[in-house]
Amino acid sequence: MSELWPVVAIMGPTASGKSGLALELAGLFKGEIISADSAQVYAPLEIGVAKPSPLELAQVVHHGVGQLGLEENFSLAAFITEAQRLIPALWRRGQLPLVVGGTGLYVRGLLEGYLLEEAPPDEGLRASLNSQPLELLLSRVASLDPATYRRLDRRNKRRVTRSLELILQRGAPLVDSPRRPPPYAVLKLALRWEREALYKRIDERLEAMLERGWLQEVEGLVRAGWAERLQELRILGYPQLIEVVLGRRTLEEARQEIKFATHRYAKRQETWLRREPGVHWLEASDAPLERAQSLVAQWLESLPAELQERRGAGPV
RNA sequence: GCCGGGGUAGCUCAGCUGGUAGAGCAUGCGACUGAAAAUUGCAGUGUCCCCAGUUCGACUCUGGGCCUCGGCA
Repeated sequence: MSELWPVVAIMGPTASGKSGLALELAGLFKGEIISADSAQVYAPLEIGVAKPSPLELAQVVHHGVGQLGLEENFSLAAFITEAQRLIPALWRRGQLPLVVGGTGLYVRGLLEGYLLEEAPPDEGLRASLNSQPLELLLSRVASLDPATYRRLDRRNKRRVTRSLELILQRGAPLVDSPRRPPPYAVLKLALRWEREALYKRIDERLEAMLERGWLQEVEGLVRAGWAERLQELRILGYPQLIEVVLGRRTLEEARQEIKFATHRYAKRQETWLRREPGVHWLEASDAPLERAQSLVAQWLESLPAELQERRGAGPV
């Protein structure tokens, strides 16, 4: 029996319309959505993370949206573990698994079959490491785990800290994760926009989020005592709006900063995506839904018969 | 109208006791197998407001003009 499971991945920069496309495809092909998004997992974050609406959540089953409290930590390993469990389960129930999200590392980690040990972060340890100078962290990594030291980006304190945290936690050197052959038959779709048009969409979406009460949402979070935690998580826009709530910055300043930060984010996502192999690009200006629909239909037909049979209820 | 500040990169500004200029942000390109909406590297860009003068040489000094901000009228 084959170990291969089918999955559709929908990628693209922020504000490119991934969620909408995924909803449509889920409706057309009887699918469920597995969210590959490191910010939408948090239940208390709503407007600013562009979470699907309650109606949309009711129409299509979403996994990985709003299932953590702010006191919890999400991670690549946790995402992969959960998605690996879900994909076969969905297919057996006759549902098409749609992995949707802008966190490129998560999608790649899943599809390339990274094998990572779960290592829940230790807040106390993390805090103490964060307060130490980079040089010290580096020398500790160098003595505990020379191999990791060599491959690490040594200018990047965040990475150095996280590696040391993992080394200390497991009490042994990290292995560059072994990889098993990708266990999925994947159709990768990605949405592409002209840069200028995408930035415009981002800006308009920000205005819409503010109109819907994003600032009030942040006020509530600050009142509930989450300011520090949110500064730490650095989820786009939240730190800037917290500054507004605390009166250290005007809304106008924050609005501009958030726009720029989101542009940069979108650009980084595109840089990442360009190196992703086997992507079918959908031009946003060229009927992306229709193209996606026909690509998915063709791809489903091309799957081995044994896989199709395994799909409980069969294609719609 | 008078007094004062200012006109330098797309934006905000620094700078040169005279030798044609720079930072942050923006923008572009990149890295990234463990917090990734994070973190991080690299790059380009200029009639230095205009005209004249002094000078071997002016973005820098002098004179005039234009524009702008603030105060007083």
